[in-house]
Amino acid sequence: MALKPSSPASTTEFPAVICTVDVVLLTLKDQALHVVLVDRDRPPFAGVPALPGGFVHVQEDATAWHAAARALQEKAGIVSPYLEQLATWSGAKRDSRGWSVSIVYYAVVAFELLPADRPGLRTAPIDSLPSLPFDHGEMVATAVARVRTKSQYSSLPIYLCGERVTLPQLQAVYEAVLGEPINKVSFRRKIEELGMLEPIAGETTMAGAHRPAQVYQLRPQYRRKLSVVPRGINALG
Amino acid sequence: MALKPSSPASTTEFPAVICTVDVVLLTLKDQALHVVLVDRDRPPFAGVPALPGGFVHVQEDATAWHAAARALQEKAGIVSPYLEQLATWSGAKRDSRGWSVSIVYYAVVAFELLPADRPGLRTAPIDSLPSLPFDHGEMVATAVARVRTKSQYSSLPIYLCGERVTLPQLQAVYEAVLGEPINKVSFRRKIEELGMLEPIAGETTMAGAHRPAQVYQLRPQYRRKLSVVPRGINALG
DNA sequence: GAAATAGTGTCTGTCAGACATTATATA
DNA sequence: TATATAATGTCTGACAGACACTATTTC
Repeated sequence: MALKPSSPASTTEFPAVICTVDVVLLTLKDQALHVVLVDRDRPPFAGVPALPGGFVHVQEDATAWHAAARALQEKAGIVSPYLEQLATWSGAKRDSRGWSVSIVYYAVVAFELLPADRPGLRTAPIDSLPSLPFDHGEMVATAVARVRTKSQYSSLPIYLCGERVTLPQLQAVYEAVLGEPINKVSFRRKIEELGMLEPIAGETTMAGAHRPAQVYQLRPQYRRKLSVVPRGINALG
Repeated sequence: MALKPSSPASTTEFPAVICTVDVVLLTLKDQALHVVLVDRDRPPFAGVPALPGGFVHVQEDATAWHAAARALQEKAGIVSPYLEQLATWSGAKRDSRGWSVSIVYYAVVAFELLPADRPGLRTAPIDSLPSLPFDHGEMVATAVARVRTKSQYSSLPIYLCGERVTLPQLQAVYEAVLGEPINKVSFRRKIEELGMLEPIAGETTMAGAHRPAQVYQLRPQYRRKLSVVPRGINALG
């Protein structure tokens, strides 16, 4: 049990662990959840689409969260307003280079905020993912489950929308995330209870031969913080 | 961006990260949640009570979960039936020895399963914790919050009980964990719905001058798996 | 006015919690 | 029989979901 105090981890008795971060960045495209993938720029799996991520840079990153934010910026060109830790995958077998740890974060972002034509960047629908390297498939599945759970009782899906949104639009977003229809009256009651939106006075969409919808915007105090309700938007029990 | 393929992490461009695990082991003593602490056996903070944990041993531990289970066994002498990942703490500042990662697990265990008189092992009530080294205080707070949340809709608190339990006993455990009284009728409805317990035919406690309580045991299929209900034991909203 | 979607009023079934009642032990 | 706790029956208020109705636009 060596490792001298105040020295970096010895590579003799405790060989260095490979420490990386990965980000499951989810977005909504064609009314379906998609995950953002980037082509890996080095082996293993060079050129293969994978989650944006990379090594922790101990000189540069104050914490793994900062490493994840940096990876998201460098690999996908995105600064997400919401970036939260998901879980950590680790072990001897998951990476051919050695015993490795990946601290995984997830983010949700409006499709319009993604860079338009960035080489090597793509989105894949979560219902028909390509085979992903390492345990990235499992990470995506875990992130989707987390986002679905959180969406049942919080304002999380608002980050999938643009700055301004109508209630019918927002309901369609919730339904796409949760994967099932929501009662309109109940939905509006919950959004009211969440209290995160405010109507933009006088502003309505005129999107067809019917009554226009009121346009809302996110209240400033919820731009980076979720609002939650105790009993959930009961799309399912 | 060095790091040659299929070689261990270079210590030049990416200095080794210190990779540890910690375990927040919670138990119930005198009807109050306690956390298990062990005296640290080396610097920094040698001799100070802290969470059981230690370095990942890359030769020995298949994953961080296995490292946590091993730490729990070695430091606290416990094999917990429930050991789940909580979150990961990381950063340059949290450990004086360098940039470090701690993958934290939490476990809940009946007080009777703790070793009786193990030197350096103690429990501390979570309401009046001593000052803990590193960010262990934050880890305990996060674990307690997680256990409270999970207890609202799952059978998690059953792991705080012995093999055989009565419903009044179990209700007292839930109340201790959640920190507030629960309606008796609602509680029994939820336990029924969870379906994890079966009555032991004919077996009752005779603990005083009153009607005895039926003794139950955990159904085998829930010995290592939680049972959950959709809408929760509504102690709070 | 017809059509289409936005938005609201109201009823009902479900469920959590309150309260009351019955059951069973000891003293 | 008194007392204490276990266990259950029943009522009620809150709330989610269903349904119907009104509102407002274009054609």
